[in-house]
Amino acid sequence: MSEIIPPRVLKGFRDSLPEHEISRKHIQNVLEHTFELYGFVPIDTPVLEYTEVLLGKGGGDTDKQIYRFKDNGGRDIAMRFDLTVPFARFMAGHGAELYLPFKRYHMGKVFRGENTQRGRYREFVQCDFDIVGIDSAAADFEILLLMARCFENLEAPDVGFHTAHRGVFTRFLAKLGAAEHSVEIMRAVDKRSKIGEHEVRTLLADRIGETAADELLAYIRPQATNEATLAMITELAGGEDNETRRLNTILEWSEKLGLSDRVVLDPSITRGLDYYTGIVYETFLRQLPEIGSVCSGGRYNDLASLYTKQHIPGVGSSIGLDRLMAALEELDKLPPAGAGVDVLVLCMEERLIGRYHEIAEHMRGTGIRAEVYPEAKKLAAQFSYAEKRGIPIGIICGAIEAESSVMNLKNLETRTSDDQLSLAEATQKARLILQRRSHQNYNA
RNA sequence: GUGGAUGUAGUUCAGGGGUAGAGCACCAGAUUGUGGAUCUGGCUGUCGCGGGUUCAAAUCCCGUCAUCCACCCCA
Repeated sequence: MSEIIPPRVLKGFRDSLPEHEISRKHIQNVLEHTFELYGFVPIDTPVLEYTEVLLGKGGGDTDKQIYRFKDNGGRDIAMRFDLTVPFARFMAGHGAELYLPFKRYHMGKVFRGENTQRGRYREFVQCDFDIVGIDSAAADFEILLLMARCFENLEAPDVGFHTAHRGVFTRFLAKLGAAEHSVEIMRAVDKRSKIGEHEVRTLLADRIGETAADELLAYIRPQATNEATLAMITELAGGEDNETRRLNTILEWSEKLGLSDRVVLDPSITRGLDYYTGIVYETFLRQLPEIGSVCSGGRYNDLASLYTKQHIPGVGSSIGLDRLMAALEELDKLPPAGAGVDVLVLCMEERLIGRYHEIAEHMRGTGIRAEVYPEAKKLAAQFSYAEKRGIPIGIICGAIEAESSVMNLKNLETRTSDDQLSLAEATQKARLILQRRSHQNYNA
């Protein structure tokens, strides 16, 4: 009778199937574990905020493509488009209850009504980590170190952390007499890796003239080593100061901690966001740079000023989980989804299902994830079910075995069977196989 | 948001006005307590959706939705 409603989902929004979701959970677990190793604590904030909180008082004229609407009480509401702005509001509201320096991480969905592309969705998960309440090389470096360890622990291949310094760049622009064009300049500069130096020069020359354009190009061109690049931008910006010295310190510590193969001082990184004031970061997978940065951030020294008179400096970075997953998937480097279940108790006869649950419960009691196949289908069908689920171990117990309280344990990966085991022996054997597997995965 | 490409079986893709196809996958049997081989047989479709032109549309036209690419912005 009734019309069927097409089960469609919105452009830029996606369902996540178990295989995908298991990978995501795995990635999130690795990240959470890493953050906690460095003393970061979790927080959460609402998905919806007052529009004025997200956009500032004059919120109407921004071109941010945000989801915005009126709720049933007539409130002007918007969905968060990142986790940094809500965090600023959070700090302004809760600063007195917290302590400084405060290090938090935050994973959550954010929403942007922009056009879609691969690795670019309207709903996506960001994973932010920030250190607030301190303005120093120590914090800037810790964020960089944590970025490196996150990608290391995710076993992501060939990652490059590109860093630059907004403050030094601003000083350089002032010296160049081009400070008032900084927004357009940064946009042009950001495209260097995409459209090439020649095109950037054309864009810049229109704005600030050919001489200045050439000097700008010189500034954003990375040298053979980070030291040489730093020396070059220091000179072009008018000499050493606290900011260039801090950059130098961060590079030295990076070298000391073994990151110098991945950390690149790259003055063409500017970051479009206007709240950055110090160091900025962008992270690229070197095998897939065109998908864009998978983890970016930087230092912002007056972010919470919209909401409080208190001065709260901070530095942080944000991993784009969905983009990262899209990239790893394309590189075939997504961590294996894993079984979710360790043991399948096969069903030989339905009257024995009580016995099967007894076996499964015993194994669960020792921490083994087990499930019972619920009907006496052909064994081949049960085996192929186990294979699809990636379940590594099967327990086979028919009438004859049940009679004498034994069972056969089959290693579904090697297809070898151990017969006539007691429940305790089978459990022990299963643990052994699982231990060996996880050990292998660890080394692989 | 603007411009372009694409959309056919579970999947990868052919067919470009005249009865919708192939490989793989899947199901059944050979083989009723141990699945990766072989053979035999079989199933699978609102040709993204809606309209139009035509005797006739998967095919041509218009619209729409989605995906991908570029711009823009960024994770």
